[in-house]
Amino acid sequence: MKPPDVPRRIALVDANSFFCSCERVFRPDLERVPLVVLSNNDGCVVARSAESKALGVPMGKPWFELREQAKQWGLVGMSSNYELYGDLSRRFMSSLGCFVPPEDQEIYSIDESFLDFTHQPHLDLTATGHAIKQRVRQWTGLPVCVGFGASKTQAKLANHVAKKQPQWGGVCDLTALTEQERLGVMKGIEVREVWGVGRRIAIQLMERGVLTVADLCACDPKRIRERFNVVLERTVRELQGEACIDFETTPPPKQQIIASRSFGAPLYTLQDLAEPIRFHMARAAEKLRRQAGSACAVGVWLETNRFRPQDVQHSPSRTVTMPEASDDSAVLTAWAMSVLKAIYRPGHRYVKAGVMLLDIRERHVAQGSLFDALPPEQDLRRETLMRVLDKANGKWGRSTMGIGSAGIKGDRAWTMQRANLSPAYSTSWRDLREVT
DNA sequence: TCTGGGGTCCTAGGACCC
DNA sequence: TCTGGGGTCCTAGGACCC
Repeated sequence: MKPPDVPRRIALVDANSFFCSCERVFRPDLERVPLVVLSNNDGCVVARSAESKALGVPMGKPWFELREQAKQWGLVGMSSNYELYGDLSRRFMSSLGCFVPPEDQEIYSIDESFLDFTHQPHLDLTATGHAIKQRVRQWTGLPVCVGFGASKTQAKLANHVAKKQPQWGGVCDLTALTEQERLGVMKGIEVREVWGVGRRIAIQLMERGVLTVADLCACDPKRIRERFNVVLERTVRELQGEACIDFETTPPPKQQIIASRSFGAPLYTLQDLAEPIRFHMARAAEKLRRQAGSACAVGVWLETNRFRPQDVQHSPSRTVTMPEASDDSAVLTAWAMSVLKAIYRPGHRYVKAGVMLLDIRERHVAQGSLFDALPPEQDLRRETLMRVLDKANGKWGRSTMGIGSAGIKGDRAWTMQRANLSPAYSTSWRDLREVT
């Protein structure tokens, strides 16, 4: 443990336009082309390259509203390819592992990682930042920016500066600045850019005359707690250089697991809806077993299309608590089916469905019910079955094996539209690039 | 015709108990 | 007819994040 008066030196490394950059790694011809990556079903824009941002393409814009413009602009819209992004993310994260020991790296999201350099006090952070940039580029092909600060919130802010202000060359170290210089930087940034300040809070702050990051940093944390909440108080303290948000080296197990998707085409009947629900539950149960968890409650929901005023809207949802915790796909699916039957109403045009696993415990800790359903040897057989299931699906792809008719790979009316999907360059032998 | 998916934390308010 | 005060647990909803 370090004494509390040692200032922290925290880095945030963040890939630029991550999904777009991933597409470009294997498609250099897309370099300098305005590019966007679309959500599932090619629904709306979830990532934009610098060129498409310059064209004014907003985040979240539905692709069908852009398609005509796109032709004129030469804007390319790729379907999202999460296998590819996930794989490049793993490579990105492991190349960062060269700079700090494992206990000083926190993988924060698919394209961001915090690194703690507090235990390397003699390192020149700006030089380290450039080394990180170079190594990640060389090892993965991804462009990144690096920000350093005395807290996670400062590191986030520094990263924002490194990205938006070219004079920093992609690396910004706020810890190397004097108090005055730091405030100067903060004065130039709007308060809504701060990590933890969302749309709602930003409006309320601006109404009170807190317009820039420097304004927020100058606030009294106690007053902020009175007028807003403890979360914003923590943000202010972090901006002032007090590290309040802990480092999380190993991700905590999930408290809830969700699996949901919009359908490729609307569904109407109970029979049709059963298929995606089984499919989603298979994915959710797999995630549950991967973290050695056991769920006590199961939730299911359906949605009609809220953008169609001519439709009668019906978006039911329900959660049931099971008599005993389970990680068994068959058991969880059976419960999901009974919930589905209970909430389904005929005559609606459903466009999306999802399942939830809630009240998750560690598996061996989970309480059995008073009257255990299965004798121990049968329990063991179930476990073996689930292990085989996960292994087969891991090896040959999702839904190679499933419970009942979770849908066999191939023709399903409800599966995603992905018109412009890139190959699985790095995770499938079939799609491996050839160099001739 | 076509509008994403998956999480966390905090708070307020109701139910219930002593 | 009067109807205290404090505590816990749970849930729904809001706000935020990527």
